[in-house]
Amino acid sequence: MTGGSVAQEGKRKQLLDAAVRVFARSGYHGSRVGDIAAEAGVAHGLLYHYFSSKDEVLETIFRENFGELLERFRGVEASELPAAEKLEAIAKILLRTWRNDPDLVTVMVRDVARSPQLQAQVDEVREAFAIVERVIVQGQAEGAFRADLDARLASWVVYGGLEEVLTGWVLGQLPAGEDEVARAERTVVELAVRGLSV
Amino acid sequence: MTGGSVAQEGKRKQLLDAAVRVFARSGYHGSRVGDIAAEAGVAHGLLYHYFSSKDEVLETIFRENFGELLERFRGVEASELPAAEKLEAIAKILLRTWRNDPDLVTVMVRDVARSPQLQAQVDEVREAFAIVERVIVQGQAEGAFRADLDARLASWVVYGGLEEVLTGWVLGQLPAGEDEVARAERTVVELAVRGLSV
Amino acid sequence: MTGGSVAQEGKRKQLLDAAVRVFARSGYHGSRVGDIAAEAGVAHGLLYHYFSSKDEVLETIFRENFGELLERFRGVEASELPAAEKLEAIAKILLRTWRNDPDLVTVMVRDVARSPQLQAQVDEVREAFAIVERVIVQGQAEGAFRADLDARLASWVVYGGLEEVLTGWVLGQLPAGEDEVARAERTVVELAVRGLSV
Amino acid sequence: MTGGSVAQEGKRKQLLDAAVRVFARSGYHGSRVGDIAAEAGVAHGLLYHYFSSKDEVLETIFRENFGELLERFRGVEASELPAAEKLEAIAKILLRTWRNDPDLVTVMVRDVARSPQLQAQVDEVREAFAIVERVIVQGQAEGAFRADLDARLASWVVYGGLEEVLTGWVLGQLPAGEDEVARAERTVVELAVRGLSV
DNA sequence: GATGAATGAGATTTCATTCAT
DNA sequence: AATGAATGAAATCTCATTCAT
Repeated sequence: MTGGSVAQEGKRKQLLDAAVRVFARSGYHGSRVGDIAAEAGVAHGLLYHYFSSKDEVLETIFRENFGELLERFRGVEASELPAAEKLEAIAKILLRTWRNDPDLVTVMVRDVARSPQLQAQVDEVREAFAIVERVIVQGQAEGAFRADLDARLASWVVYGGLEEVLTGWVLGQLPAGEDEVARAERTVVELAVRGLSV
Repeated sequence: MTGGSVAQEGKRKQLLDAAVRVFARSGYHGSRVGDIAAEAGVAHGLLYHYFSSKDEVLETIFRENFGELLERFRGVEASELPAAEKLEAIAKILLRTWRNDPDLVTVMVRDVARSPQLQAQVDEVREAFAIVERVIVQGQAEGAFRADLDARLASWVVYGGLEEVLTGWVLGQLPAGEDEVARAERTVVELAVRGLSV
Repeated sequence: MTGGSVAQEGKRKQLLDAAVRVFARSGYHGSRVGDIAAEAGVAHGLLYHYFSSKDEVLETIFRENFGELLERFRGVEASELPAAEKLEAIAKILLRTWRNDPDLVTVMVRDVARSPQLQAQVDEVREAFAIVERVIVQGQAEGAFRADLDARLASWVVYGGLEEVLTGWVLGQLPAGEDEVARAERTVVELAVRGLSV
Repeated sequence: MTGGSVAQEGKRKQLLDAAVRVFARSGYHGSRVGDIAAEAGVAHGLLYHYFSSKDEVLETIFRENFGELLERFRGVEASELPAAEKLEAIAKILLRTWRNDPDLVTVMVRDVARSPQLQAQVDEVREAFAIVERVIVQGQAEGAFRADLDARLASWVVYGGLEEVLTGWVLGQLPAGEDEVARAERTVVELAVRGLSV
């Protein structure tokens, strides 16, 4: 017996979780491989058993977490909801999912989001933007959203608004309690939907 | 005789300008002090005559340039314009920095924003947000903007929308020609103002 | 199988021994970390696995070796010998370190003694002086040594005489063969004991 | 008119005095050329107008000060005094002269005395030792000092005793008031003379 | 004489990565 | 799988010295 499934994938998961905490605390460049291993309670050589480099750890964090988010975005897009409600659903997913794990949000916003290096990442983030864009186009086709606004650009503006709120929470500069999160959802959605509406 | 205006401005300016170009090209962590000096055409030791560390170079770039931006924001706030037009003016100032100095915007968006904890940065950016927030409050007082939206939160959303557009340009994922910049101004302003309006 | 005793003792010991040789040859400031590593036959990075800095290497050399000396001084103090013989024993211990490990003595005399402010050093050397002082006081109590001399001061003078002889050997300005060492013992002890005697 | 003699040699003297203070405070290797210039209140480039290197500054400090001391030792040696009194005179010169300038003593004892590099220095210090040695030989010839002790070795022991007392004062570990200095003179002389006496 | 900007060799230290055990 | 000693490329920073003004 080699233990249950937790032990099976144990060390790899421990390392990944530790990396999120360490990156959140010190930033990617400010974190050493040894810090991650120490936080995970293993020898640092072990990290190279599971990952080929420090870089791949960050990439893995991104891939395994952003992919899930993307899946849910796709679900929203595929649904029968009107555009405005799809936008609302997306906003809620983004703001709520990440509230579950502030450290992960910190890493995503600070370290991953603007690294132009990771190609897989760029592709996946691009897809998230594309979904928002298509929802806006849908709204324009339905006659609910103004057709004279560039949907592409609008998707960036909306996404940026969402991300900045997350950043505000991450930096501790916006109140991030339960109520505030609910209010933030309304505010962003109201702003976006009314801004886009005919 | 001390040569042309470049020499006039001095090596400090040359180093700062070179640093912006080098950071824009390779990122802060991907740039070596020697690269900056080489780009400036001076010995690397000279950098330490003017700055105490590589880090201080980045901080100086931020401080000297964001400070200027902030000055202009303050000018807008102090003007007699209605809130919507103030918002428009701020958006224009911010977005036009891109065409003005793309390298600088790249560094600001990619490197400064992710930098560990430049306290000066936090303070000054906070002030920029505060200006937007006060303009929104003014609009609410004038009855032009909806009073039921949290001005604080709204300011983050608006600012985030603007910053994300800059990011799109920096990452080469949004078209960034003259026309597109003009269109982006309109789009963001329309979205924000109509989103905020009664 | 892990090889002979050199390998047994480990790289840390190798580095420390190499440092003594290198410091003796070129002086602390004239030696580079890379020289020590090369002399030890390891990569220079390894030095930082065992010590936090070049400085700590010197401090460790001092601590681990002077500590041993001090132990032996304490043994002498604790013995039942009359004061004059204790002084003689201490002188022999100190002077014989030269033939035992000339490089070590060189480093101690030339580099440690001039080092900025190794606090450990100050404390331990102080203790060595204190032992000599207590032995003198004992001699005064026994009526063998003159009571009108300040024991504290006398301990410095005696210790200084010993150290200067070591310095003469280190600088190559006093002959340092087997015979000369034996003669030096007698000379210093004669001088000190007769000088102190009633 | 270019001012009086003080102004004439003004800056050079200022630099030398400043160097003594700075070296005393931080040690030779811990002091930067810029520190010396700052302490002297001049630009650091000026140091190179008067001295060819940082090293030459230290050498100059030694030469200009130790030479004076040596002159006085020579005077004592040339006098008609008996050996014991010559020894006493030398001890007084050493302990008193240096008490006039604690910083200078600090530098001499800590930075100069054990640098095997400066050849001029080695020669002059050697001469000082030689004087003490010849005085001891004289005492032996006069029948006052024991002939069975090695005069060379004895001179080092005596000189070392003196230097160590200076070191104790420099390090602040021996009380260094007016009275203590007088007592130290007696102690050292008593020890040495009685130790050497028949 | 005097200044201080400019130079650049050189040194310490860091840390991702490898690998023998 | 797991460890952590060992490696060594690479980077920042220091500072004595030079030199144009």
